Amino acid sequence: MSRREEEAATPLDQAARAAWLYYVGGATQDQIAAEMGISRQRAQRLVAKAVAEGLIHVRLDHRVSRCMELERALTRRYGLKRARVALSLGKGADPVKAIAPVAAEELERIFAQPEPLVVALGTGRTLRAMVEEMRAIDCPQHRIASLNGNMAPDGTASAFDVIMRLADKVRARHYPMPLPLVAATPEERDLFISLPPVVRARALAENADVAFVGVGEMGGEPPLLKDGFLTAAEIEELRALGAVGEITGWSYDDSGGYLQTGANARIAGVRLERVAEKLIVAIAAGAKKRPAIKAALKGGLVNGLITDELTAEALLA
Amino acid sequence: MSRREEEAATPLDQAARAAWLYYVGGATQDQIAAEMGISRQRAQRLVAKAVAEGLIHVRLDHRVSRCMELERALTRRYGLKRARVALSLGKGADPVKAIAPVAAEELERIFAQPEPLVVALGTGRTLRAMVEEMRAIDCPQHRIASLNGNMAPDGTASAFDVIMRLADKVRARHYPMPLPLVAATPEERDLFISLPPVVRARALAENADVAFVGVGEMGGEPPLLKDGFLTAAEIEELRALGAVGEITGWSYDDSGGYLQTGANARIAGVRLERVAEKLIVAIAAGAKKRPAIKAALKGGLVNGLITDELTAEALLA
DNA sequence: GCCGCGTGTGAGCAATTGTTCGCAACCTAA
DNA sequence: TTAGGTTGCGAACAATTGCTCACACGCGGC
Repeated sequence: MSRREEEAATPLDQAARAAWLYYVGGATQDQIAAEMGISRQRAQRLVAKAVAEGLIHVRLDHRVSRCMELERALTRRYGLKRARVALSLGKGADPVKAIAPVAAEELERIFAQPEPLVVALGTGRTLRAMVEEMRAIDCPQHRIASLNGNMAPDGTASAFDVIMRLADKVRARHYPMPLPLVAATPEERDLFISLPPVVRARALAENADVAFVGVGEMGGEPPLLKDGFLTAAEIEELRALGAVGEITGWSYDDSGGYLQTGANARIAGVRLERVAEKLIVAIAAGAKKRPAIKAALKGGLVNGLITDELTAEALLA
Repeated sequence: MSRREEEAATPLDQAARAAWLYYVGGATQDQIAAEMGISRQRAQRLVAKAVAEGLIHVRLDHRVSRCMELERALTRRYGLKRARVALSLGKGADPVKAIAPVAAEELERIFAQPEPLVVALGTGRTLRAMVEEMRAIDCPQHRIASLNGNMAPDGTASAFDVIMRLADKVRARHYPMPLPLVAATPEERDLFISLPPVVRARALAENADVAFVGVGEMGGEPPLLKDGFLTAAEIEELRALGAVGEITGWSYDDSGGYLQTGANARIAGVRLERVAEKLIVAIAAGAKKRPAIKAALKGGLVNGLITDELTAEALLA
């Protein structure tokens, strides 16, 4: 059946075809090999490649009752507008894998709204994973705003660019923020945020209808340190000032109050203030992030949460 | 790790959890068994069950260039507004499996539109499979209309009820048509369609912005016969009158013109007339349906098509 | 021109998965 | 109460898959 001489198209095309036959058609790799006129191993490699490239998305269409209970409990306990709890993947696994598909679902839900919305996003691994899981839909009615820049001190843009990827998927207008996350000095920060394009971008983000943010922890190896935005000494200083977590770079203490000093004087991004008519959703899970999430909920820094079962249980304990 | 005594919840919950660990977490069945405190076989059965129950949806996020070529060619050749070509699953396989996910994607695209639309749907196996593949999204702005009733002559509602399932998934208002597909006599038909609720439902369907319909073939074992709407003799009569296919029950000939006689005098559903500002999408594939699809395209009965590679190639040959 | 070096390939093997079978528990009807 | 049927379970086995390894091919540097 090698009626496909023209098949050489692109390697990804081949991978897609193999994965299609495998997942949708339920064929074995032997059958795929026969159908496509290649060896069994090649078929296996193509399928693996399609998965690795993120061509294949698997979704679970069932709300497990245990998770729904936890969602209700979180909503009540912390007065949330919206809570989603994903099934955990076991104690050792990376919780990002579990919450990303659920977060993607929520994001899709928001983008499916008919009324034009301004959706603001932070940065970070978790948000990046969420966008990666999202399905492409055309939503020209909405706009996407950045809550913060993602340039590292060395000028490189972080690999965790959320907004461009999202804009690609939904084809909405987007407003990136060409800014470092943390400026070198408070003066530099003031200079940055007085630049006209930044002023406009910040204004849009501040007035967003919905915001999705990650939560950074201060214990262990904080994202701010790992990604080179702050030095170990600066993190130490924040810890000494009582910081337990950080949202879009802004550190806050145990009771969810933003710190007045330390690195916060140099954060160039937008600080989200809880406003009743906004929806501000934190997307975070994992034992390390628990104190940070709890403080953010207690202090009312967010009014939405997407997390996993284990974290939800801990937050309610 | 059996911290889940309450797990007994529902059997589907268990299946969902197992499938989640398997597909999203990438765990082996042994690990799932350990995590959930069950035997390896049980884990395997739960995963299989989740798949069988349609809890797991797999989607391919990549437009294969070969299919895009075919889409362009179909669009040009038949003057379509919209064409989608799914990768085929091989000559033997059921083409419905291949086109359902792609059709679901198109349906989601339509429902993601912000402007309120009236979406009309026909009935049948293919449409049913499409809706089954669709992801749930809230779209209260749209309305869903039936193009035809789906009651069999014996009064039972067919199992292929599309509209209820769809309304469930998108939470839009829907207007079913409590009507047989084919009435016993022309007089009965006239009586049916003069009933006030039917008049309203038909008016809505006739003015729909978008319609999705299946295409029934006349050769082999036509759906109309298989599902008991018509007898073998009636089909034979239609064939003798030149019928090659049928859309929402209405038979048409080789050049895509609706028949004036035969069973057409007793069809109670709406007959779609091509109107420039409407989008009427046929969802059909397979060698048996090819003449029916071709005639519908030639006659301009539809201006959109979702099919598979093999059928697309044949339609262009 | 020849030599590494990286990339891609198929063979073979180990791990994983799916299916069949016999057994036991449970329900149902005499 | 008991026979008959149904359901669910785990063991064992067969099929499928994923991984490792050795090798071939193409390409740039010497």
